[in-house]
Amino acid sequence: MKKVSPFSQKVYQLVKKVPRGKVTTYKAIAQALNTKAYQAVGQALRRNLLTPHRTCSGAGPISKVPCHRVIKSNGTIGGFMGKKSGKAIQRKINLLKKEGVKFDSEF
DNA sequence: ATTATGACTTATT
DNA sequence: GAATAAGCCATAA
Repeated sequence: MKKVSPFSQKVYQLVKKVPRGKVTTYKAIAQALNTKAYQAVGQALRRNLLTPHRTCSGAGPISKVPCHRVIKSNGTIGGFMGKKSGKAIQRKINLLKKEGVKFDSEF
């Protein structure tokens, strides 16, 4: 089995725990972990999602991590896909957000 | 141990 | 509201 950083594991658990139709923010996750490593949270996601050689939703232990549900505290998507592909996710999140997604830490 | 990076946040301009 | 700077934390090399 692969050995991953403890931080990432927790992040995965939290993100996985996010119910459908809801979005979480890096800040919320960090606070849930009792830390302030907002960036470390995103970092863990990026690294671990790239480790199995797959962007969000693909394969591996974090395949169940709806990274697209993890957004910035500002309500923006972030930059996990705004590179070349991932427009689907961007549009999805954008719509979802516009629809009226509730923030797990706010509402 | 130290440096460098980053899917972040907040404050300031 | 957009752009810029600095800050903070964890991981990788």
